[in-house]
Amino acid sequence: MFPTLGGFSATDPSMSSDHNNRAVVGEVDFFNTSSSSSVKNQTCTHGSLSEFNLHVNTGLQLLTANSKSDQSTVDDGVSSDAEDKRPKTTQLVQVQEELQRVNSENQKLKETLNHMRSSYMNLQMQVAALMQHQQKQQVSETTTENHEVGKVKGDDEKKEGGSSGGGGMIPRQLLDLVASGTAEVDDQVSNSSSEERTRSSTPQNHKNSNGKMENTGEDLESSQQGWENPNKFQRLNPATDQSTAEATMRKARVSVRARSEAPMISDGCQWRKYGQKMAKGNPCPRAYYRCTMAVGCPVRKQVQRCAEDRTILITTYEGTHNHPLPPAAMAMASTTAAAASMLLSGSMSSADGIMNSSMMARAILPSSSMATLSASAPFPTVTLDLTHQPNALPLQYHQRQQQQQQQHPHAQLPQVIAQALYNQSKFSGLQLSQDVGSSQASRLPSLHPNQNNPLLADKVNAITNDPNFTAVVAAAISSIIGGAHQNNNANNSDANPNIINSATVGSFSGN
DNA sequence: CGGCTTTGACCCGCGC
DNA sequence: GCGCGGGTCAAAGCCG
Repeated sequence: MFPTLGGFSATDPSMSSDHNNRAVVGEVDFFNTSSSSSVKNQTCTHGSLSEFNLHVNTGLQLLTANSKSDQSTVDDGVSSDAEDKRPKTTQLVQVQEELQRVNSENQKLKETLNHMRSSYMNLQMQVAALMQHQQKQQVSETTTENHEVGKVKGDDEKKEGGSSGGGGMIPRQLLDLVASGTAEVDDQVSNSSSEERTRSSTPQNHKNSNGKMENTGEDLESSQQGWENPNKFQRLNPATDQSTAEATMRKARVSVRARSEAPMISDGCQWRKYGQKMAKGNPCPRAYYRCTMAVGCPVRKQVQRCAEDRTILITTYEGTHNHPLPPAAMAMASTTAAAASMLLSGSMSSADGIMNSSMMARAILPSSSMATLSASAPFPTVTLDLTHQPNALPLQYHQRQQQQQQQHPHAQLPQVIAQALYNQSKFSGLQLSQDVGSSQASRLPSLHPNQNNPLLADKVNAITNDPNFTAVVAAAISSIIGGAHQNNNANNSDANPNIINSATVGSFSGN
């Protein structure tokens, strides 16, 4: 997949050398696919936020352990000198107080996570209710409306996620939810009800001679048309903001630059090559692939070597999968979906959408030179540059890639994504929550430790600066972003992974 | 034989 | 209107 970063390990000296981490959360190999407790597994399987919580706990517990070791040192000193007993005892008390504070912080973190969880539950229930309402509405319209009149209109409705039928608020909210980049919601919609939507939307379905609903092919075409030919799509929907937004969504692209000798990076999906062209200004041909994991999946990708450095493979993804994805493909799909919706953030009217998108934008592009946004290109494009990762890609990378390719032929891309997120989150983990807004910040007191106790701040900073902790955060973000392609498919032991994964989104969006 | 790749043709938008 | 470039189609060939 991605260029297989192949098991990046938090214990890798190349990765940990620049961090003086104390709370060694990182004996865990966060990027090793075989690690059952790894964050990467979270990323791939969209493991739960509770796991994330667990890791936070682990970090704090380790901190606690460290503090206890300090304590034992103190004890030794006490035994050697009775005169020092009082000061040492005082120190001990202080350390214990610190521990209590840390524990309380831990509790607050848990509460915050629970709050996020419940918020998302509410959101999801609302979405489900809205979806049901929408479907009922569509069915009733289908049976009562004049087909001739409804043809064009219904076409628009379908393309807008069936959002204009009853007009008004509910469909709009739905659209906002979908467009806001919760790849999760998006995929829930397409996974769970795309078939029903197809069946229930009158215009593209015509009864055949047997009176049976028949997919004329136009249906499928129209569902893809925006991808295959955005211009056609726009012609059919000349005026509405929503359709424009959706068209933009469909045009949004995520470009990944990575060093790879292989002709194509393995990203966990199945692709079929459908074309190759010589692009202007590049001696290397550009190959066009489409996803073949499901019939009608609109996702395309272009693969081309960089003209300047032919060891760099540029893979450009476009679209969102309309089918369940294997865990190995989740990270990429999530990233592309999030990036696409991020690009849409400017055109969305919903405050939630903006909030979610900007949050995801930070998750993907947290003030890093690794990732760039290009709105000037024909298609708005996010570029993830994985070629500059220190100590990551060149030799070790290829070796690991080969090793992992043999063991897990499709398990590498998420690691790259996780790695990118990890690198980018190194300097932004806390900023993310701070940027969320004062209302949210007030619910996340533990993320602002500096104002309270300098000692505690040091301890907490020790954790939050730990690369492994940030990796956990990155993975959690990744899970949040993409959480739910596989809600029902992910092999996840968590009781309700989707809810947990998206909890933060719901919470951050003010619910 | 089915699925995939290759490759020339075709379509479309855009700039001049 | 024309040419160019990007993107897609689809027939032919290849491969397991």
